[in-house]
Amino acid sequence: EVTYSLLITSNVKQGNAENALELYQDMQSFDIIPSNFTCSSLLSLYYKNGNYSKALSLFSKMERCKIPADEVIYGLLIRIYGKLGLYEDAEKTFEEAEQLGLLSDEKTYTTMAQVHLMAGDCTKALKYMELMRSRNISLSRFAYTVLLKCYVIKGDLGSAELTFQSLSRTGLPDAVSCNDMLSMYANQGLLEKAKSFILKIRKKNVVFDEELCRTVMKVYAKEGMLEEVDHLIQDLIGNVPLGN
RNA sequence: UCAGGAGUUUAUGU
Repeated sequence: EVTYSLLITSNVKQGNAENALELYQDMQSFDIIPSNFTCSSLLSLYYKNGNYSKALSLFSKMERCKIPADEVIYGLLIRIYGKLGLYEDAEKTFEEAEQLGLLSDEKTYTTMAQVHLMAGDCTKALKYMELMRSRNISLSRFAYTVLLKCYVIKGDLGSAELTFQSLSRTGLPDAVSCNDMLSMYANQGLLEKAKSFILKIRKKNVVFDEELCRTVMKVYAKEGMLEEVDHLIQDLIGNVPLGN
């Protein structure tokens, strides 16, 4: 099992879905019972590929075979229910994990928050972030990005800015969060703020990605700053893998 | 087995 587990996990990580599934087939033909680690890798593979029904059937198989579900598995299950729009099932799963004392990881809370964000329900999402805080689970960088997203969707500028500051305190802000902030400014018509934000992040040498470039250009275009757009493109050629 | 789960979402335009 250990060997298969290792192989499957590394194949999933590298995106070799076919290899991973083949290995799993092998395991089954040898009647080797997969560990929860193997199952989580497979579940995440199904999740990524949108094979939610396979994911669910693997989960029921786990129950049948008495493979214990751990916190990671619960997290995945919550995510899968979220993708299927089964928010109540997602919440029930969360509560079940709670009952079993499987809520020690920050990721599980952020997962639940993200599921609600998918549905655009930032109030519920924030509830889980609060719950996490109330239990003294410290926020990782990633948790800050999720929290930021909550406020951006909510349109709560002040809280978003504070969260962005907290995020920045832990290191260079990432392109996705910068894009969230910038889009927020742009959508609210706060173009001056948007422009100074762009200057700020460029000064900090934030690593731009394609989406962020797009938003920056959109702001410049709205302001008629065509030369800036030119400069930006010049600067970024070679730095960013531009698709188009 | 220092082993497994995470965020921009289908654009733009008059």
